[in-house]
Amino acid sequence: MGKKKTTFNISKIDNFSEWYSEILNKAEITDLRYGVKGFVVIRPWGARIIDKMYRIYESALRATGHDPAVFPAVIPEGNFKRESSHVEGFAPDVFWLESVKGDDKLALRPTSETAFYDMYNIWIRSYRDLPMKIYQRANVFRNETKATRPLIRSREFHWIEAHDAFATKKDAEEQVQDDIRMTEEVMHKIFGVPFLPMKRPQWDKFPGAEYTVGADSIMPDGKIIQQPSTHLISQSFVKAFDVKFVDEKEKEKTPWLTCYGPCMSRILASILSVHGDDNGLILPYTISPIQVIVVPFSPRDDSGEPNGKGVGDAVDKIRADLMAEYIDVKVDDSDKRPGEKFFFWEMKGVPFRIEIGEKELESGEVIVFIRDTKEKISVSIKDLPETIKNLGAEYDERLIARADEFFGDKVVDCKDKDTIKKALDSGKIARFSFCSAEKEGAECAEYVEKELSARVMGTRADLNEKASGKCPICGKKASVVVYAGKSY
RNA sequence: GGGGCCAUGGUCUAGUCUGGUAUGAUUCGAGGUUUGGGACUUCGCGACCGCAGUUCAAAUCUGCGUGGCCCCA
Repeated sequence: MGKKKTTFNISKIDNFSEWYSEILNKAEITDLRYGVKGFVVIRPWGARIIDKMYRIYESALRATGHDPAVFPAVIPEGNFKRESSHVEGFAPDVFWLESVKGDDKLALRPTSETAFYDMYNIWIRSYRDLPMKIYQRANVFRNETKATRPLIRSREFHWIEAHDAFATKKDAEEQVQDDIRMTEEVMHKIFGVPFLPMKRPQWDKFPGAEYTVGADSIMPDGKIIQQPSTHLISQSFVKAFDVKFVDEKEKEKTPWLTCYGPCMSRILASILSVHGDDNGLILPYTISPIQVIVVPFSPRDDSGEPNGKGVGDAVDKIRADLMAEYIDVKVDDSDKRPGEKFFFWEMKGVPFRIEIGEKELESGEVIVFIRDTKEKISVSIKDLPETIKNLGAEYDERLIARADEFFGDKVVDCKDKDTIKKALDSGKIARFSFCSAEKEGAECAEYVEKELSARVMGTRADLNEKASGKCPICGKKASVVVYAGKSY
């Protein structure tokens, strides 16, 4: 931590891996010293961001008719193993609690369908109970065998899971579309993380789903990171839990279920990575724990107290005025010199800094520093709350626009293996016509995985893209347009 | 799933090849001088990842474990 032009010697663009590790540590987002593989401590700065994310996401869910619940973290083995494809998909990753006595072993939930549906079997009796839309904020556990990475792939992560039940398949499919819309409205339009909604190929859907739509985002190193996914649960799954209801005509029917799982800790990884620069974090105004940091200068004359206390009254008023407008503000009146405070809060990603000293008191205008553009502007003290709010909105729009710009040129149209490989090697997503997203395509996807070390992400869920020509892998007639990328 | 690199005060690091109780910086605590973009100074606290082995003697050599990072499939 010597004197450097930037806070980091590491460039985000040239050496993303190291930048990422470094930033989590320096900005006090996580601490890896807990010493259990795949389990990280999330520190206050990280936890406060995640808390704001949760609130925003939960209010979006409430607004679309979801209610909260809190389910146990353990699932009895019998419930967990009721649906065969689900077992097959998740069993390898489950942590089992061996020491608990009882008929059933207990699983630490890797996801909670088998907990929710056990209760839905009881709760759902009649068509009047539908739709039932319940979510929970939860930590879930998966015994990842692949290399773990803090926030990106941990063995414990923090998400929301919404489990919805509908009377008809049509209603359920509309919910899937609604979920994608919510991802767009929250993750993209508030958090500034762009993504592509991809319908997963049959061989890559959620275990126990009829189909899965994943939101694929991209990291600065060009790797794909799967963000919230949403699933239409298969009827075999529903039947395994014997969830049924009586319709208007007194006929017994099975409901259609969906689930949606936005993962706060993983979205945070995207937020930090997409927006940050070589001076540290750049947090969206909406979710920054501190939105405005006030740094008072000490008075220049000999009459005042040190550490800016000479401007104390004015600073107190500014703080109160901002707080009255629900702006998160902190005054850094510690003994550090101003320069050190500047670097520190810039590194932490705080959007705005107000500098105030005697000069400003006289003129009635303070300096406002803007983290992303590094501009300094003059703002009259009485207009501060209003101006900060406006600047905050512009700030987030700018972050989103910048992220979109980065994301914009990532998709490259490809015709054959060579162009696909070239696109992938330069950190892009390849788009090409492909034989099939049904089971027949699995072999070609395996080729893509083995030979090109990329994952077939699926087909666009929001567009109907027409295939042309032949599959570049097997040479059969192409039926779908798929996207592929190197993946986390 | 396969391969490689690494582990020394809170953090970063020298020492490891060639075995003899550990270097420097920073942080932290106390004091002084400072405060408009990472101040200076005095004093102080603080470490060899764990277990086993070899040895008179292990941070150093060997094995196993744990954790971190990177690459490939």
